[in-house]
Amino acid sequence: MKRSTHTGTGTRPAPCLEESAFLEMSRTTDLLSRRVSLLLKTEELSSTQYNVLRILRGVPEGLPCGEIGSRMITRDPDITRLLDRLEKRSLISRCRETKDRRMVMARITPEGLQLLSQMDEPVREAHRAQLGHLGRERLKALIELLQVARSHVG
Amino acid sequence: MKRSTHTGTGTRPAPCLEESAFLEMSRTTDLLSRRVSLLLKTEELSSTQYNVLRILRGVPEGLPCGEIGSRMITRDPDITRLLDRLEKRSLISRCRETKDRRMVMARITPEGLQLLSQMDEPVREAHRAQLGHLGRERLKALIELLQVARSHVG
DNA sequence: TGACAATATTTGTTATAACGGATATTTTTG
DNA sequence: CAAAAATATCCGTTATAACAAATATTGTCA
Repeated sequence: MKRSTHTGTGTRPAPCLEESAFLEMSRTTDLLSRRVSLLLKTEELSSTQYNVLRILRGVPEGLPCGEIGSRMITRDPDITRLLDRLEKRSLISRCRETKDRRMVMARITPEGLQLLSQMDEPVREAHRAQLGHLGRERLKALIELLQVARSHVG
Repeated sequence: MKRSTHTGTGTRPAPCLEESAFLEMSRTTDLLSRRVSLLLKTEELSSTQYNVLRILRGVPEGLPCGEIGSRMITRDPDITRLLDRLEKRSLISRCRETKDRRMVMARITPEGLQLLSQMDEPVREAHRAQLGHLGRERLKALIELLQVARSHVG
């Protein structure tokens, strides 16, 4: 005998596709991330730090700290300390904006760029090794589904 | 004109679908997790703790600590402390196995079960609100793609 | 000008993940 | 029985995320 749902409303099937999708996504992301984390550890970078560096690589003219914070949904004081650590290692630099002197722009340095580019191939190779078996079509389908999923959330 | 790959081998296109898939997955998981995290914070649970409780709910007869550790890819001493915290709150209990007295079985307690079941609806509701717009077909497609992705990795 | 808003910082706290090393306790095995 | 392996624990360390509160500094606006 099947277990009943015990919630009388009864329109949806028991296990809830949305929840399954979330769980699958979490598990898969977690599994795939481990390998990247190993690469990061080699360079003594946390994944948050790596994330910031990649964001900044995309915006060579720099970003104000608050903008970085809102992209990562992290509070200002925490961003400050995060940038402190990166600046101490000369991976980013900060300088006060002349137009609005309240703002401090963070830029990736040549060292930072070099570190990133040196990791690009290994990281990419890890992803290929882990996901390559899916093939072009399924990868494209997956990417699109994820984009659609996210587009209706934030 | 297309961008060239600058790596002579030339079979794959420049931006690397595998990496894009990973990035999309990370971003989406991250975004969706935030909402669940808010619910967890209400109950003062870390997501790791929540994870353990859900694992244990799936195995009411209990699991040896090492088994939990290997499922979460966490080292034994860290599992011990994690379980300590949960036991202190009476959400799990531990007892030494009689057959092989080296092993300690961790079980979820009635309190733990109650806490989980009290969170089930809100968590599920959060996922429905965030992913429901995809609809049955796309959710099923997404789930299957993720399963396939993971099945060839570990 | 003076009140207020915006931006970043400093400081302090807490919880935890992650790692290393050492120590019981028990089982297995030679 | 003695040595080795398996299991979990204890202890200590470090880095960091997350949160709170206070403090410049600068810009905006009435």
